[in-house]
Amino acid sequence: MKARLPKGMRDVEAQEIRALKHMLSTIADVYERYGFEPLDTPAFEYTDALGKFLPDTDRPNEGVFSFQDEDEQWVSLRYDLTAPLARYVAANFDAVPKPFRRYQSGYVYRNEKPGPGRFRQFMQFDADTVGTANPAADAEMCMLAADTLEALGIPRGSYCVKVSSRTLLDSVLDAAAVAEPKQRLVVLRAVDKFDRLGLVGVEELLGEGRKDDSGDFTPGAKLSAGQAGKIMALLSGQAPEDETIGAITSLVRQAGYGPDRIRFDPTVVRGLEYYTGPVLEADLTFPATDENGQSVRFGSVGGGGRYDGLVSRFRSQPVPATGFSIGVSRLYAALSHLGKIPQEAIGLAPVVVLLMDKARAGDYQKMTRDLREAGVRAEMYVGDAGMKAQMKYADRRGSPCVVIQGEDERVQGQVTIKDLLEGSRLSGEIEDRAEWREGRPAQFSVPEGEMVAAVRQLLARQRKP
RNA sequence: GCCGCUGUAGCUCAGUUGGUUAGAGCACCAGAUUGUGGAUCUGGGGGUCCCCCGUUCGAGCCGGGGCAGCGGUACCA
Repeated sequence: MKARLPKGMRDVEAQEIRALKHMLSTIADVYERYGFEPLDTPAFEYTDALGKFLPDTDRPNEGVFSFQDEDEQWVSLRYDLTAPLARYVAANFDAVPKPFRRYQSGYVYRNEKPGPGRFRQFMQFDADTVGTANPAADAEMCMLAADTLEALGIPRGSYCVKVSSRTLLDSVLDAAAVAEPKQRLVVLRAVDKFDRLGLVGVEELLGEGRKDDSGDFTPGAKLSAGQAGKIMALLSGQAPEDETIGAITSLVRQAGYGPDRIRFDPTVVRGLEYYTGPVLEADLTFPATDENGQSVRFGSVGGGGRYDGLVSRFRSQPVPATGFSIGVSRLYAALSHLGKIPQEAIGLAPVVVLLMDKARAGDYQKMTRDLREAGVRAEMYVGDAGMKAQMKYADRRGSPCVVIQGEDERVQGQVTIKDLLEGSRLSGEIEDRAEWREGRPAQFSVPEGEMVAAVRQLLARQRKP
């Protein structure tokens, strides 16, 4: 039996969990301050409630993970938090205040090929306003995005919230006389790739198509030169007036958000058959290098926009809605790269009380409890190995210190406290085995009654420098 | 889905024109040191050489077919 992890899944370990917890509470603080209410919904829903991805015989699991329950009804793991929100609002429509404003975080699942930094289970953090078509709600999403990134320690200038609108793109497509729906999709996809492929790449995709470095060929929109020229003009900054974008821009400017934080960008496209009005994207703009010295771009860490069609699927009247979603896992990767994971989010390893004499486990347990009652993270060694292995264990845990009471100390009514961090520092200067072992660096003894105070003092000293 | 690369110990890899018992470094465990983490030395545990078929007296190595992983690309709510 091989212990293996399903494709696209990963284990999350202690340090990351602590940092994520800290991040999530920071984000929630901002969303709460904006007046959004928390909501939680289940990890899976009936497939038809999630939207267009119904399993069919050819591709039973395209995009989503699905299975049938005992009634043979199809259920699917949620692939975002918006579709469940739509279901919730539709089901409780008369009970919720409108506009309904909620935030929610949780894992979502996508049955897609995983890639670097892309997994099949990842965390999103959403805020949405349902039940209003007012651009003020969209403007607020932009401000929320900016404020959240700053609260997480990303300095102004290192991120940018970019806004565009599907209505603007539609009017440009109309002006260019691109009528065929499929062709319009191809054009939008090409525009979306501008930040990666540049003007030349987009132009190829508007025409016959583009062959990339891997040898894969992407068919183009086959526009005429005149049509392509109109699209390219948009990318070169010649955008037509758009009423909604004008309204949003004006609102955020009056609220004090300058173009360094929120700005119009016609290349923002996002989900194609999903968004119906304004769309936004939060990008990290600072340069970074990975462990191989290669420069990497974090790019988009969040996005959103207006999706007026989603809730109305369940109802006869239109229910406009707008939202913003943060890719928490991706943002975490970026923040840890930036060194923006605060130290207090990491946590201090426990003090280890050594089990010197198995017959006295009760005494050691009492010492451990005394430490805990004083607010010190502590544990008695609960394994079976000898002292050397216990020291090694404490070292590997990253313990600040160990508490030792063997026969020698017991007779004298004392305990020995060994500072492992200081000891580790000293070990760099010692090469001789005997000197290392017999010198017993960085340890001292105190009377039993002063053990807790001495440990706390040691921890305070370690924290200071 | 498409293109490319790679599969040998937990990890990184070596393995001669095909030759008998498949190796190294790191990691892990133990001892040297019966009460002290590091360094050093010694020893130990670990393998379906990705799988199947074929060629051959003989395959980790050659041929064919699968599978898996990685990278890119496409799609992406």
